[in-house]
Amino acid sequence: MNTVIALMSALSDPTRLGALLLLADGKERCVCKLMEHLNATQSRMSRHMGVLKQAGLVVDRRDAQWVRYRLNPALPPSTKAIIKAVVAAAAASEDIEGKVA
Amino acid sequence: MNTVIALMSALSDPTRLGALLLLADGKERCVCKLMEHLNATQSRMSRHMGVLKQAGLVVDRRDAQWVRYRLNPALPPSTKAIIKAVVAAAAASEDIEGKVA
DNA sequence: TGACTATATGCGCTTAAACGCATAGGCGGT
DNA sequence: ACCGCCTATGCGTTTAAGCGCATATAGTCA
Repeated sequence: MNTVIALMSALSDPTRLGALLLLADGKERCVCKLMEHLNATQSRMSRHMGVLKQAGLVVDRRDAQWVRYRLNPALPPSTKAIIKAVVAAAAASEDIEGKVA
Repeated sequence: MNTVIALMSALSDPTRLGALLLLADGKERCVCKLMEHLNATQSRMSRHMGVLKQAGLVVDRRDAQWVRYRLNPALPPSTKAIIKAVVAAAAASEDIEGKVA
């Protein structure tokens, strides 16, 4: 349960959920790209990605001056299932359209 | 997305998630029963159920001196899907066993 | 080396959540 | 009417989250 709580907490922030939606396609994105799309300041974005990383949801990779984040490919099936459902629900919600586009 | 955020927030508390797991079978339970199972004080349990109700996840019904809560039967499919995944993941997690049993 | 870009982090502030305690209110039984 | 059980809620306190600002760190290129 602790794991689930941690997961729910990680996803209960608009910036973090937005980042997850962006990364849901499996591709990687640098912090600056995420900032742009999510309309976040640098420190805010960095910290939120740190939270997602800490929660094990994403992994990062240094690439020259950039740090590229992507969904953790090694997530347990139960976590994947939750994320899939959440992404589907959020994507269907109109609020996110402007930010994803 | 706001809806999803609200849902994630509602589920990111051990007492609330525990209550949801208990109610996942569709049956109703009074606050005192929930208190027992989840090891919560009265005011804490009542307030948490209030949060779940506010989030639209549960509905309540007065029955004599008791207030019986049950899962909201009218949840949108996307929300149901999330809950189902969450319940499955949490039930599989060993931490909850002692509390559910 | 120095300038520039990208990212992380220390610090202080503000706000919201959660809690316990006490109390109010609804309901049934005597 | 009174008492006892169940639930909700006002209040004050504590704790944690999120933020911006400034600064540190890492890498690139000239």
